[in-house]
Amino acid sequence: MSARREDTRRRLFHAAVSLIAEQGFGATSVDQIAERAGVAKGTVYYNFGGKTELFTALLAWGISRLAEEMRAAAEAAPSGTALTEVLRAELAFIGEHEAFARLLVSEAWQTNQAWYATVQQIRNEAISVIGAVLDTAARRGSVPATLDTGVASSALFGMVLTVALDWRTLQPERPMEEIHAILVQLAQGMVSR
Amino acid sequence: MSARREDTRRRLFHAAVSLIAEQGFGATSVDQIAERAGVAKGTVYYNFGGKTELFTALLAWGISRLAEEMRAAAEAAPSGTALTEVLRAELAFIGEHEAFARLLVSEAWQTNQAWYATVQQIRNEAISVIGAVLDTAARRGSVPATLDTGVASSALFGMVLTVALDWRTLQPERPMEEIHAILVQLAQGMVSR
DNA sequence: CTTTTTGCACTGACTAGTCAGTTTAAACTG
DNA sequence: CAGTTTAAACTGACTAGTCAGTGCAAAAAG
Repeated sequence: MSARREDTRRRLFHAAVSLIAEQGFGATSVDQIAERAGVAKGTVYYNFGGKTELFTALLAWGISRLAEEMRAAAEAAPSGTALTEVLRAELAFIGEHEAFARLLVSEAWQTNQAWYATVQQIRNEAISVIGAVLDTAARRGSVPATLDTGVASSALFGMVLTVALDWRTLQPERPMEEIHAILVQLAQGMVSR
Repeated sequence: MSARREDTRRRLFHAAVSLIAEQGFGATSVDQIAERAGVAKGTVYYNFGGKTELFTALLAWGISRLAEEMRAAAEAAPSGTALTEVLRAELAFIGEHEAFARLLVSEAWQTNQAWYATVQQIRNEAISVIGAVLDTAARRGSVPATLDTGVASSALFGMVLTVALDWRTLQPERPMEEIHAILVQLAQGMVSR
């Protein structure tokens, strides 16, 4: 894999992510992707084989990034701050990869897609990182043992996703730390005994 | 508007909602919608004028329903239970109109659509119902005055949406009241002083 | 009561255009 | 030179939207 080719693939990724975030997968054409990437149409097929394969590669890239960053944040966090840091990692990822987050939300709930299972896998990996943090906290007694941590982690994940996209859409000038502080305030109340 | 025509329009609505929830707007063709509704293609154009107009009419129907049901729940609730009842109304709406909820999520975050403003309006109407409940509670002192109720209401809305779709997708056999109880438990902690 | 007319609702073949994907020969890059 | 990219033409399947024509029930005319 030459540096030149890697650069081309990165440009195609970026063009595809932004276009699909704007229009959805079905409404985005290969011609549009190639044009925005500043590349000939044939290059898409040379590098990825086709539109679906490009999108699948895109999702795979996103999977590894979001879940890994959340997991790394949980592991690096001082005891007792794991939840705070995981939520920060999710918020930061969405802030940095806004178009990818929009794309993920748009395609995540469409049930008949070829990549439906793949998208569910991303969500589940990310949610299970939150779930593991909550379970650890429950064993320490800092979270009520009666709490359904499965539902709670899905709730926390969705809360951050919604707030993050509203932040980028409606108030992009607010600093991330401000939004993070509010989320932590809400989350602490949600799960603290 | 004859009864026959009303029935046709209802069948077209239902077909369009389910197909767009499965595939997205851009990937859904008018031929598919007509076929699933058991109607000729021309009937779509006779009744709605076009694909976009059909979708816009669909969204308008959804707007009035979700926001109105949440507002009605807030107004009918005994003092102190408004938040609980509003969250129940949102959860129940999604449970009853699952396909519409999926469609809403899928199209809500695509920035370049003709109906982007319309979808944002739905979200804002629904979220502002929660915001009004929180503001009232803040004046009564049952919610910390320092809480950013704008962000908090967006967080609550997104939390319910995420949990509701996970519920319908992964554990549809669980009774709604069980999910509602968990959401109320989480929400109470989030906003109670 | 029968026949004719009216107009709403619907039909489906048709048009003009777009799309994903292929092929080619030539050009560039390291 | 091998690997990568380009530009352009092409195919066949599919798409949004159109329109002349059909079915049908209720009203009007005879």
